[in-house]
Amino acid sequence: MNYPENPNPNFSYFYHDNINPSNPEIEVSDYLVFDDGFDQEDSSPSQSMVSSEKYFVGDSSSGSNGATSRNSDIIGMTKKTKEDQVGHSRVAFRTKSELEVMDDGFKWRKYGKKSVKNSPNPRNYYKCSSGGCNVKKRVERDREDPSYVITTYDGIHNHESPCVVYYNTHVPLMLPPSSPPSASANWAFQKATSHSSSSF
DNA sequence: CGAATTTGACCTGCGC
DNA sequence: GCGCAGGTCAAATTCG
Repeated sequence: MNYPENPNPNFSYFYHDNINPSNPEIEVSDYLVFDDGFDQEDSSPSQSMVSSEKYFVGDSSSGSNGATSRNSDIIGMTKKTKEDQVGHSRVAFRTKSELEVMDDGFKWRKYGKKSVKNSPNPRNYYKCSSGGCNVKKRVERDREDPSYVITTYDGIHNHESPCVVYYNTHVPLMLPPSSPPSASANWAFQKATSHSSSSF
């Protein structure tokens, strides 16, 4: 890592650096948001997890909706978990990438690896290594298309991304003049974690 | 030598 | 209650 990572897949600078559409190796094909206060009808309220199958039910499994645009497909879903009680959001997206671990603006520490049922690929578990930040993410390869990586963010960072600091210092012109870097980052993150399910 | 990763064991929730 | 599957822990190992 020679330059700061990025906080969230929909951050503008992350888009430029890591999901650059001109780079055929990496592209975001699906983007899903799990938002508190919104109950998905077909999900069990007591269930603590959502399988990767459900993440893409509207994209690859159900015929009608799956025929729509592949990029930026968003399916709002929510799960009630213990962590929801402290303000919990989940964002999942699928990225076409050879690399399983993408720089996303934060520093992650791997704490587990688990093979999942019905998938030949293991799932990796990461925690944000920033002190006091309990954000987690899961990374696994799409079982139907191993060229895709499914990344699920769990929680909201309580600190700024190192990337924000970096760009604020080194690449200030990349950001809109009316929006300071942190504000831009926060906007994107809030958008992704709090309101996307109803507006995308 | 400290930090990060690996990996088997353990914990918890859910379905039967 | 039991078994299964997903998630987390923590000791051992690796790496810079």
